[in-house]
Amino acid sequence: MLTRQRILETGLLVLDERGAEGMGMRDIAARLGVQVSALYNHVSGRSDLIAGIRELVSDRIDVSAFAAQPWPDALRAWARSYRDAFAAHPPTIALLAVTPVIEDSRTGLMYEAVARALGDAGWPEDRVMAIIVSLESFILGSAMDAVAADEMLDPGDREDVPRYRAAYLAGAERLQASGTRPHEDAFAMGLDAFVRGLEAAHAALDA
Amino acid sequence: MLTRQRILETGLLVLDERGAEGMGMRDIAARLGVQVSALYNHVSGRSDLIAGIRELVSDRIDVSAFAAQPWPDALRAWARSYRDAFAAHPPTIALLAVTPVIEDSRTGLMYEAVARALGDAGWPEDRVMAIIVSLESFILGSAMDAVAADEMLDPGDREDVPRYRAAYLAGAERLQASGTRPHEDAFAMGLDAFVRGLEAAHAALDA
DNA sequence: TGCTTAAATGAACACGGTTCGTTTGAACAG
DNA sequence: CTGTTCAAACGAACCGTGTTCATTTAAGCA
Repeated sequence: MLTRQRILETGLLVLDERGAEGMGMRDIAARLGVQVSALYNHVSGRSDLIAGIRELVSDRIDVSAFAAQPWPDALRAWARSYRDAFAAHPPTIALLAVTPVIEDSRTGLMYEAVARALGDAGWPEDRVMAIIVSLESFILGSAMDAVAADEMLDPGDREDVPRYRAAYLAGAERLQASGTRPHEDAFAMGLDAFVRGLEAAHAALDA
Repeated sequence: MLTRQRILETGLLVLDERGAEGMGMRDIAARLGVQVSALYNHVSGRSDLIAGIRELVSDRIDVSAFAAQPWPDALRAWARSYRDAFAAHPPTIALLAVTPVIEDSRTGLMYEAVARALGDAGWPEDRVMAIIVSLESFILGSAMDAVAADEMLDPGDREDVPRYRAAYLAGAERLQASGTRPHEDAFAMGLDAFVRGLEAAHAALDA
């Protein structure tokens, strides 16, 4: 029998295989061996389906680090988990960017965990949301970046951008030597800078 | 007469007024007092049109700060300009997220300016691209965030997330007192943390 | 005055999401 | 065993996309 859960799961499957535009109602229905209109008995429409898929992905985000580690480390672990959850299903990000977030009870619990940890660490309460939102912006921006092709930034053999070209080549070589992927390197760099900056700001609070 | 430029400009106009989904070929044609098919004489299709609109927006990004200011300040100025350019036309970000970036000569020149400044400042060449990409991720993530409704994070009167709720209320009060908008506050916080962190990392390079 | 050519037309086409009246089939009551 | 009920699946439509193409228009030029 058809259930909402089965529809969401094959939706995510088709999304991964065919990309954001490839995931149509008809594709999902075909994969389930069912007529398109049958889906509408369990899902109110495409936007509802997308919202459901997003919840599926969001559920993979791990907030357990906040209970066990000091806040800078926990923040790093959370950010990685957050980003990995979406990077595992790249096309989700495009959908996420377009479709506005609806009220999602689970997301609320995630914020609660982060807010508690930051508050306990001595951060002023009126800065906590700004930290969460800005870090989240970086994470989602990075996830978006991860969707893009690796060679997208390649300046090729353009003569008018020598420094850019040199930087690109040096970066590419470094990556090849260490075996990491470009997006991962940029994410690590940004996350490190971000948390480092927060630590500096936190230390300055006492003064 | 119809020109590519006129089409792109009214495209941006319609995009701002009606949002990402509201901007259809038929809307643009109607606004120009012309049949839909006439557009295809100057624009190869919808994706080409979107690419053109993005260039229109990207052109507003200001990189002049790199020539006059120390790199941390210049980075801040560039990031603000970058983010403002897209925040001025919110629906662009949704399109940008979905449509892959094509080769754009102007973007290359922007990277050149940033790469030169960072290189001159003593940053290792193989880190420069990572800095650019990660900061760009934060900027675009913030721009995406800026599109979302202000109240999107409002936990309402939920009883199960007390710390989140407290943080939200404290943040809201602080914002009302200072008169800044929520997205702007988060962006300022993140940008500051990011650049601060970079400065710390840069200082650690010499050791 | 004719010829050429780029541009605008309008009617299709293909393919999305969505709706709705009909039919199926399994659970249940008499 | 039979008749009823009701949710679920069907299938044919509808509407609104982006896109194409043969045709007409009109302006520039020899």
